[in-house]
This record gives sequence, structure tokens and C-alpha cells, in this order.
Amino acid sequence: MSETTAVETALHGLRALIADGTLHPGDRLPSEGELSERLGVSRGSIREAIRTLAALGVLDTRRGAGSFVAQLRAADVIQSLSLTVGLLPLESILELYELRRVLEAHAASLAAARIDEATLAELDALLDRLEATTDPELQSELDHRFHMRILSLGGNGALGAMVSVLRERSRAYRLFPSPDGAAVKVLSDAGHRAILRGLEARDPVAASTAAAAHVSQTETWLRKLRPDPAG
Amino acid sequence: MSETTAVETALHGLRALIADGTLHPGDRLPSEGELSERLGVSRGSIREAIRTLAALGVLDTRRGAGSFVAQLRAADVIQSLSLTVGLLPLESILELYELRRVLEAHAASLAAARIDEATLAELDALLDRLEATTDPELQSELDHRFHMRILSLGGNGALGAMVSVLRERSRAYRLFPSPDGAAVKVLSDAGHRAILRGLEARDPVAASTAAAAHVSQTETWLRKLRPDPAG
DNA sequence: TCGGGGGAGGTTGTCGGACAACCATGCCAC
DNA sequence: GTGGCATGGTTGTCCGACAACCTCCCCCGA
Repeated sequence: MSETTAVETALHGLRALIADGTLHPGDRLPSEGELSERLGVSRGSIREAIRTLAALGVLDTRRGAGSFVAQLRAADVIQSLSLTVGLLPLESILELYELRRVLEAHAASLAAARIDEATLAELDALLDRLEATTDPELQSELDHRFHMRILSLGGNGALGAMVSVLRERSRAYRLFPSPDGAAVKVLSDAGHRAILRGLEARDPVAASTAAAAHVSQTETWLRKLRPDPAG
Repeated sequence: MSETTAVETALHGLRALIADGTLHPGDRLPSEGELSERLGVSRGSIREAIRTLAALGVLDTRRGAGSFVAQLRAADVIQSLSLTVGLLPLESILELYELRRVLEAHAASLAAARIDEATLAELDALLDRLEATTDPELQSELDHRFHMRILSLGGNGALGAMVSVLRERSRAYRLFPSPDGAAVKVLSDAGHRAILRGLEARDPVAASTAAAAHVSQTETWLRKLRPDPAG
């Protein structure tokens, strides 16, 4: 309220165009020049407003063509957090582990109810390869694929996107090549097998508790890595 | 990769300043003019990059003073989704209900383990008022306070922020004044009492299932409101 | 010595104009 | 009919300028 800046005016105008149904997903916005004239603010301010909405995944700008309203899918919006989560300090990341634990456990219980034989075999083969390799890069990759495959069985894009954002950040810490790498891998492999056993038994509770335990395990390792707790 | 635009260059430069530890939460960024000179892009592009990070909750700009690195708390970052979630179509909102259900159930189970007598009395009084009033505005307000109080017992700011964003949007649909308003209120009141009984009994399972059921109930009503499913 | 007022410099907010890079459309030549 | 091209429109970027605002420090008075 009170006094609004030019960019806020532009933002409000753009939001209104989408919120009141004038523009639908996929539609093209009026050109920056026309918006500038229509809303009574300079083109620079319009551009800053468009950038703001683009950062949040609401708009999609293509050079020479125009700005378009995004599909506004929940998964896309959540995905926009990815840029930010990469900047959070470890302390804040650990705060997100509770979310991750709950969501991964939920996804595992859903997967236990829905998984088929072919997918079970696929996951088993994935773990075989993961247990056989010592290449940290490949370990991280296979680990990621194993977990994302389970998440995809949940069928909910928003849930998958949320966990994906959280996992992406954790991968950056590279636990496997750490001093305790060997011990980490042994327990990690065991955790994966426990989850798979739960899925094979179609036991939602077993699968979800195993998944939760696996996330907690990772969290514990990450806490050990925490640098200078002073501050 | 390939070719990078000026704004991308600026964004990368700013992210690097934070990611590599040069700037910490609370620190002031160099002025736009100096950043422009140092990164070799115009001030306009610098401003667009700063706006992008500000939209995501990473920077905080104060006119005449400068731009500052935000506290980078998980809750703040999640809160930045609020602007976007308000633009999602109902279809996408429903996708988020699974997240909300899981998270609210989790929070309720935590609360059951931690709640004290004083808080129980507080919640009971809240429900008394909620059941007594017929003012939709006050109903929405009290309903919100009841649920947020339970969430705050979980102690995790990120979880609370996430659910807060989701609830905020649902409130905009104003279920209480709808045609089925009376029926909605009866079942809603019953749902609240069920949750409170779970908390009073310090029974995490009872509390979490009641919370999950309550969210599902809301989801069902919202689906009924869904306009033209064509498209 | 302590406190407040005021000024000066620095910083963000906004505007206007200009040009380059790029895209989409339709026309034209073949 | 088809492929290439010209053309108008759009975004990307830069420069310069000024207003609004904030912060700090100096100076003056009590």
C-alpha cells in the first residue's frame, strides 16, 4: 500500500492480467513497449517486473519473439526453488531434511502399493551396478536414479519436484568421496536394499520406514561434515 | 553454456559472490555502479539480475541504502513461492494437496508428542469460538490460527512455511460462504475436534490421521467447486 | 562533554533514447 | 509448389540523466 514504485505497479498489472483470466497459460504478453504505454511506466520497469515473474516460473521470455505465460504447473513452480536452494548454507539445508524425510517416506509407501515386477527388476539391477562400482561420480548418478524412479511411481509431479530440488543440493556435498566414504557406502547400500525389500513385499510401512531411515542416515553424515559451527 | 547474455553474466557473478563465501547473510552488496564496472555489464542488466535474486528471497534491496544478502533461512525461501502460488489454476493447486496432507499429518503427530496443557486449553478455546461464530471472515481467521498453532509446535520453520503457503491459497476460495456452507462447517468443526482429541490423548497416529482426513475433506470440497473441467 | 541539526555524498528508482540481435511472417523468384 | 529472403516487430543491452532517499559525519549549541 502507501506509495507504490513503478516496478510494483508493473508487477501488479501483469499479475492482474493472469489472475483475472485475461491471459492463459501459453498466451503471449503484449510487447514491452505496449505494456509500458498501457501501464504508464518505462520499459525498464516493465522488464524488471517481467524478470521477477520469470524467476518464479510464471513467465517465459524468448528473445525476438515475446514473453509467454508459463504452463503454471505446480512442479514447474517448485522447480524454480532450485536456483535458491543452491545458495542456502548447510544449516538451512538441514532444516529441509525433515521435509525430505517425510516426503520420501510417503513416496516409498505409495510405490510399494503400485510397483510392478518389471520396475522391481529394474531397481534391483540398478542396485547391483551401484554396489559394484567405486566411481564416486557413477555412484552419485545411480543413487539419484534409484530414488527418483521410486518418486516417479508416486505419480504426483509436485511431490517429485520438491524432493528433486532437495536431493539435487545434497548431491553437491559429495558424501561418497569423504574420509568415511567406505563406511558411508556400506550403510548406504544396505539402506537401499532395505527399501527395495519393502517394495518387493508390497509393504508400505516397511518401505516408508526404510526410506525415512535412509534419509536420516544421510542427514547424520551431513551434520558431521558441518564446518565451523561457530557463527 | 553456449552464449551467455549480459543478465546471465550478472546473475552468475552475483551467485558466485554468495556461493563462494565472499558475502554472508546480512552483508551489503557493492553498489550497482561498481558491480556494473566489475562484471562488465550495464547497470540495467545488473538491476535485472538483482531483481531476479530478490524475487527468490536471496537479496533484499533498500532504496538509497543498497542491496543486502538475506538471511537465507529455508522458511524465507519457501515463503517466496507465495506470490506464485496465488496465480496457479485450481487444477495445479489440487496437485499440491497431497503435499499438504502429508505435511500437516506429520506436523500433527509431532504436536501430539510435544503439546502441553496450556496449549491444549488454548486450542480448545479457539474451537469454541470457531463453532460459535457464523461470520465467514472470522471463521477463516480462527481456522487458520488453529492449524498454524499446531504447525508451530513442530518447531521446523521450513515445514511451517510450506504449509502456510499452501493454506494461504486455499483460504482465497472461501469455502464457508459457498452454497454448501452449512454442511461444510459441520464437518469442518467435527474434523477439528477429532484432531484436538488426538492431541489431548498424546496419540500421534490419531492426531495425524485426523489431520490427513481434514485436509482430504477440504480437497473434496474444492474439487466440487472446480469450474469447467473442459480444457 | 554530550546531543541534535543539517549538509554532503553515495545509492537506488525511474525515465528516455538508441542500437544490436533475433524471430516470424509473408512475398517473391525459381 | 517450394525455398530463400526481405521486412517489420520484439527482446537484449547500453548510455546518460535526474529524482528520491539513506547514511554518515561535521558542526553548533547547551
